[in-house]
Amino acid sequence: MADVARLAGVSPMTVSRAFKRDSSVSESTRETILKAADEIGYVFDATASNLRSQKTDFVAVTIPSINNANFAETLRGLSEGLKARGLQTLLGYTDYDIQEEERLIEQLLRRRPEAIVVTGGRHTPRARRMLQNAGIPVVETWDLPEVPIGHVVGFSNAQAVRGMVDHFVAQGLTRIAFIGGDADRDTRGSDRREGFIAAMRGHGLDASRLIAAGAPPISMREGAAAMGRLLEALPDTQAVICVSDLSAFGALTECQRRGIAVPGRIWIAGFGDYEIAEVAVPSLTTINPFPREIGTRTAALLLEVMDGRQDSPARVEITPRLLIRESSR
Amino acid sequence: MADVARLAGVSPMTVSRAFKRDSSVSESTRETILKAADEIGYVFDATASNLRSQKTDFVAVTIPSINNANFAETLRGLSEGLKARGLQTLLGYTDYDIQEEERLIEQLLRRRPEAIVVTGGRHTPRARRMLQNAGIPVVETWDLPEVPIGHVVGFSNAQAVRGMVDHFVAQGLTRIAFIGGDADRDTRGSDRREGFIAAMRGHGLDASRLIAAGAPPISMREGAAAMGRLLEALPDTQAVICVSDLSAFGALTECQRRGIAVPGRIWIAGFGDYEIAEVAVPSLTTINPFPREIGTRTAALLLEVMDGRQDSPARVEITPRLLIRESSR
DNA sequence: ATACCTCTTGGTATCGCTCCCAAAAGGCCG
DNA sequence: CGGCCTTTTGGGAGCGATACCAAGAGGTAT
Repeated sequence: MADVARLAGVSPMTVSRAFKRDSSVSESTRETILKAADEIGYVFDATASNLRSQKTDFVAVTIPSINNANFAETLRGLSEGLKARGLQTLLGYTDYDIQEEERLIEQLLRRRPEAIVVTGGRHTPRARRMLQNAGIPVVETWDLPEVPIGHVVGFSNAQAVRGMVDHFVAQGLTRIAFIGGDADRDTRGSDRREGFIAAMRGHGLDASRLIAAGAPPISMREGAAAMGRLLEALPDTQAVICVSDLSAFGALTECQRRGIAVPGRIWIAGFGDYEIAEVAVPSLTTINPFPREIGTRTAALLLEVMDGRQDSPARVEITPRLLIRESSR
Repeated sequence: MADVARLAGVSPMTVSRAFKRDSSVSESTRETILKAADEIGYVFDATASNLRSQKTDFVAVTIPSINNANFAETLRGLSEGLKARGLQTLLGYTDYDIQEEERLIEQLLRRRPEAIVVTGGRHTPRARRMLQNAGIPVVETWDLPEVPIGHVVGFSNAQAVRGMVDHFVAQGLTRIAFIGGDADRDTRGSDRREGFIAAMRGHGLDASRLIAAGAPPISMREGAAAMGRLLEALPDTQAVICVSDLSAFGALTECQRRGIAVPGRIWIAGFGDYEIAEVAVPSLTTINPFPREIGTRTAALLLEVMDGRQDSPARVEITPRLLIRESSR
């Protein structure tokens, strides 16, 4: 910066100002400075700037996976909302693992974000403590944790699945199965399974048709394999609710390979309203959790909180929508 | 850090060392310090550390989209390879837009990464200049640019599609179409289209059956719509090569909805070997570009270069594999 | 012509950590 | 017990930007 100042014939302080948006530098001076900077290939050093100003202008975000259309939509809504205020997004992914999440959160907090958004409401004790003590706004998304750390923008996975069960039961089906991952690695996935069990019991139905398909998130292939096992173990099953559209599609293909009619012989539903649910033949009944809206609402909430508004809601609840498609009618 | 030092009864310098891996602090002192730090909720400040040491221990990576299984695999291979050496990955996505890429590269370089990995070989002139002048290793991936900036780990999209055309022609097909995006936003996509045209001409065949399906990356829905238009405009088409497996799957579903046999009446192929290509019924002929390997090879190359090895290859070429599946036999 | 205001520019100290150098502490030997 | 080595600890300066304060330049009103 000193070099640029020398070349432009001004003080370093003025160069510093020229690189900020709304600072008091005459337009001609700014142009001279930016040209000089470009000439010697100067690149602004955000590290030093952040240290001195104690501001970083970015928000840390953790998502379980970088290969998921739903989380991508949430991130898009979030980062667009933040960009409008000059805030950047610093992204990390946890691989659906709360141990990995703990490591990631620590790394992110070391960079002193202005706020942090995490996906999910279950964390290691140390991660919770770090978030609580960080002294910045915290938003948990895609969930409605019972004891939130800070703010929440999410929905009830269990309740959404209940709506799906109700739909099947209303159609007169009783032998309904659930395909999901094993273990509780993906907490949203296990919440959905719990919701399934509770809803079935609420209807006085057998809730034991549970197929564990592997480590979450389960893939199309795993969905197909699980459907194969289900068809062999419990051939009288009438309907299957899958933890995600991807596994539901896998289940559908397994039926197709075996010549089993969907719908007709078996009904299938997924979760997430991924593109494939609409495009598949037959199209898949699913639940749209409005991932984009989770992102935009989170961004709006964060901007409010960072502006110091005291009356911001602690909890924003999104209502997922059940989409009945060809695979269940 | 001074507070931690006071509480632990040591100097700040010793606290600093306790937070590093291989520094000379006695194990007992380190424990005392870490306990003290935990007690007062101290979080290490990476900003100050980076500034003073002029090291950041992270590598910047740009990918076109955070919702793509192929790029996710490359990123996974890359970040695992780097993690082994204590390097973190700082991720940004460009939305397939080289203007956005330019902005992103500038933001990333401001944080002083130790190296930068970009997806693709086409950039704005200013982005090229910034990369050249950054004074750090640069790797372009997923492409084989004619004039690379630094190192390259990629493959020829055009040549890969040529192999696909050869396969169809060898089966006696001549009326072959290509479904892709419009414009050159996604350079890998347009390279594939160019490869298709060149290969068809090389066989003396008509290369004009080109369907533009919208802004890249094109979706399943857009693939389906494009197939609809193709079937109406050029009903005698025998085979369709799609720019990606997702659009190929969309095209397949459109045929299924219209009762057109795949294969039989029409052959379909995609690109990328996404999971859906294997699971779909019929499974889709596609090309596996070994995205994971692109990532691991990039990581290995970077570690070599950062160790100061002079004999590292400037260019690592990956050979994609053609996978003949049910949709074309 | 002077007072007064706004707009633009400059100088100094400092953000929190670590490099570099120096020195104390501990261990081993004759 | 002193000498010599290795291991562990401490002190001062500085990384590259900006907050804060101060002052010069230019314009307007009286």
